[in-house]
Amino acid sequence: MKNVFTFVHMFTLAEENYMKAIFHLEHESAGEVSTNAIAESMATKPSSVTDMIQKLAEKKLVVYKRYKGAKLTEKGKKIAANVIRKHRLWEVFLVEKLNFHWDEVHEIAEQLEHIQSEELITRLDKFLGSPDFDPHGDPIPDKHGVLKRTEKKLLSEIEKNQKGVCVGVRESSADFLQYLDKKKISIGTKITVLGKEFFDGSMIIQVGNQQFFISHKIAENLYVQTL
Amino acid sequence: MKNVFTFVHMFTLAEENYMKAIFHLEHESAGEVSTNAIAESMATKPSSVTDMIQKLAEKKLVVYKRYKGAKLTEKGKKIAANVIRKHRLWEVFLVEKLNFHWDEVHEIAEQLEHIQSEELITRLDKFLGSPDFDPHGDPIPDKHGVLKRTEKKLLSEIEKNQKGVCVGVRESSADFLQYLDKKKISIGTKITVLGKEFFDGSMIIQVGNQQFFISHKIAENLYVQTL
DNA sequence: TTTTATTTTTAGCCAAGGCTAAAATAACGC
DNA sequence: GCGTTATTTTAGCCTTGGCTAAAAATAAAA
Ligand SMILES: [Mn+2]
Ligand SMILES: [Mn+2]
Ligand SMILES: [Mn+2]
Ligand SMILES: [Mn+2]
Repeated sequence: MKNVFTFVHMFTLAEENYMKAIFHLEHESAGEVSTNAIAESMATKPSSVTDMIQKLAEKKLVVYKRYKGAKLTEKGKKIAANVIRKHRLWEVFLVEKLNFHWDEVHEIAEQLEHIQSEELITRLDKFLGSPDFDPHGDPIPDKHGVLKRTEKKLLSEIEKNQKGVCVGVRESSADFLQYLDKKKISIGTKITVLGKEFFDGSMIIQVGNQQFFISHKIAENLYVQTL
Repeated sequence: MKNVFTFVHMFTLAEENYMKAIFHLEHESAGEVSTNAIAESMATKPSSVTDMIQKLAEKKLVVYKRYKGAKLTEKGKKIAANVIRKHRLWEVFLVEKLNFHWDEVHEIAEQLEHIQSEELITRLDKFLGSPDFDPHGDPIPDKHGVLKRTEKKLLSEIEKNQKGVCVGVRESSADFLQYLDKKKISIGTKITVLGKEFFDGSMIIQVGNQQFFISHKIAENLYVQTL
């Protein structure tokens, strides 16, 4: 049901990116998001951030009190979730249909997520079989912006002799993803913790019939579901 | 062979759109393209056009002499052709894979044509089976920007009792395309000219087992290849 | 409770890409 | 050839979204 008379508010690329960044930061640690945190996550300057969140506040997309940081309104949250939905659906497309590797898709999806067309996303979603997760194991919000939360743990939180199946990555830099490839770890891979060093959090794990050492840095960037 | 050290010049959305518009206008009528023509085709003001073509001239993308209009350089031509290549490949994707109708895809392709990634287009092209034409019958430039020219005529140029097969549309407004649908005319449809009125250029044509009247306005917007 | 350090905001500047109004140039009609 | 008209350019202004430097507010230390 396409309604030509419904004026669909458009947002600029910059506005969408700010809302998305705030959305992610709110999920990392509850409460208001600081100006500095936004600036860092967007590789921009705090003064630029102040400027933009003031504009977003005027448009009722965030609530903002001077020196207190910003928080998305319901409307802002919906818009951000929709941008993330688009990002992740396009990532699925790039991997599943165009055979890109999971470490190559993020930059392209950063551009594709801003394409404006409800209908396009509806059809893309259908074409892809309405996937629930993107190639990095991140959940895809539904068309109302609702994210189903799954109970997943960081591999670093798992105890010796426990097993888990890899369900996602916390970081998705190409470097990290390529490391995982080299170790034959991908979404769905079963991992057993054979040993854990208290001093530095490093582990010995079993993947398939290989056993090897991983640092804490690796373990705290891999999400697993315990079995 | 991806070469990370080759700096790929990026152009802004506005620059790409100007080059594309000039490219199309050059093909409509040879020689320099006038400021006013560009302004009209882009729904902008002549003063804005002058501004931009001066910038494009500095970047050696067009040659420009005051009051003499603009003409793309080889480099400019290549960039424009590549944008058009992307536009038309995305239109094929939208119609062939997402089942959009041919009158719905242009606006979305206007956005998608600016996505920056060589690799993406290489893979998209392959995914689509390296099509030669877009859903409106327009040829898709190859990766070097070369357009294969086909000999096609406007239906209005065809004489009484000649037959032709529809190979494209000169206009692709939704209104016109929807008219063609209603008349069951699409790319590949065989059309026979049964009668032609000299006074106003209107025609009686046969399409399938239907015979009907069309105005000159219709006939001069349909490309056919005579049989 | 001061002093100091950190965070955040303000003020002022810049480039891109629009616009309008006015000036300059070219083209046309006689 | 000359005045009129149309086209094109310039000048000056605006908005968006950046930036730096300085000021203000808050937080941490002493
Ligand atoms: Mn991503
Ligand atoms: Mn992802
Ligand atoms: Mn088109
Ligand atoms: Mn087309």
